[in-house]
Amino acid sequence: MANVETKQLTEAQDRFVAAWGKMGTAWGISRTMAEVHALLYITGEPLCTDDVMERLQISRGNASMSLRALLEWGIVERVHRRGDRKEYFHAEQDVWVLFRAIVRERMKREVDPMRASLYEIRDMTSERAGERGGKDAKDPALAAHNKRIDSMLEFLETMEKMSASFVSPAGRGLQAAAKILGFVGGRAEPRPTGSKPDSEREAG
Amino acid sequence: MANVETKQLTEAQDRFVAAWGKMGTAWGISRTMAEVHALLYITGEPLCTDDVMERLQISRGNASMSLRALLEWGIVERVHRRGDRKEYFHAEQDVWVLFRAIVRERMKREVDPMRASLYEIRDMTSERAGERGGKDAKDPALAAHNKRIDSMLEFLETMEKMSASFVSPAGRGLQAAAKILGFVGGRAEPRPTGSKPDSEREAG
DNA sequence: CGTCACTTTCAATTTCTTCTGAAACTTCTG
DNA sequence: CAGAAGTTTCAGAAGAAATTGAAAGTGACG
Repeated sequence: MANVETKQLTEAQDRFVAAWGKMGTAWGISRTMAEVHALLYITGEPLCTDDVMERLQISRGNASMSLRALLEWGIVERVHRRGDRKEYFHAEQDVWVLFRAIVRERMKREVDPMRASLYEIRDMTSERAGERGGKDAKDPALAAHNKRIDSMLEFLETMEKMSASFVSPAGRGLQAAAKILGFVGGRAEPRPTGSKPDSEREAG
Repeated sequence: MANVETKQLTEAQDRFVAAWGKMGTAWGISRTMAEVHALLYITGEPLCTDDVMERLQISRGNASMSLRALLEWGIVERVHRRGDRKEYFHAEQDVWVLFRAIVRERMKREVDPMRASLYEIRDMTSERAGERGGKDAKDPALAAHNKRIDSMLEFLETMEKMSASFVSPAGRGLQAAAKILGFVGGRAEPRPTGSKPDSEREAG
């Protein structure tokens, strides 16, 4: 039967979906959301809510929520087909674009608030706040504390700047850097198995 | 009372612990573990299990588990005091060292397994596996699938190499890069609120 | 402007994690 | 070696998060 390959493919897709889902949870993304994304990525073609539901065996609500979240993250886009009222969803296919979107979102959602908190916390114990003495090296414990908060802040600022310039400007900062610095260039060491030269590239 | 400052300090520490804990959960680290680390970091001095239990209001078992996990991550170390049988714990104070340790561990725990899975998955559908035909461009869908897996793999390899050379070698790759590239250098822009001139700086 | 074809929402439920606390264990000390 | 001081383990309890499914919402089409 011609379906030997189809079966192989389906099985491989399932494994990919599972692996991606597992990784997602480790990074604070709900398993289902990661799985939905994996499915869209690995099939490569637009799927509708029902496709996702069926393939992943999840409820309509869950599928809908996950898809919307993915849209918000900017790594999946709506596709309309003429003559079909249904909405289809298509995952970004360029891994680097995907990565940039993820970094951007995570910085926005997790690092920025942390930074804001740190500013507030610093202001709680800044010399100005103690006010009365006017002096500064009053309490060495307080000074040490402030120093720790400040180095944390300085670190976050640096990360922020780096990620910003890697993620946004012309678009492909990190990728370019990786190429220039010689990190890119195909398989690490030619593994016994696959040996395809990096013929493809430049997806998006 | 001299405790005005002490109270301020304690409060600031609590806020820091809470913020850090919240961030931890977003990155797949249990809240308590993150909080314990935050406490050790922000107090700066070695604390024993009971100190942690009391300050964080958690059970002995929980404190013990969290501390051990932090040791495994390599971001907290045991300290012994002569004439005292208790074990004390001290958190790494250099933010960059901390960051490197975290990256190293996360790569090891989450990226490496993913990479391994991807290799397996690729082998499921590599040309060799289909065997019968011996040819290669047989099924275009299969080929496209393989291409996707491969670009994912290539991406992970690149990240792996970059993080490795940023994280391990002489030790301070990223930090040096940041400095050279001009990302480091104090507050981004003077925020509207805390207008305090950046008199302090240079923490670690 | 009512109906149809979908999509979204949300309270109840299920599932998964984390936390507790007491018992078991280890290791020093006299 | 018995006892004290401290640490680790783990089964069950508590809590948090994800999932369901049915009801409400949306808007295009005739």
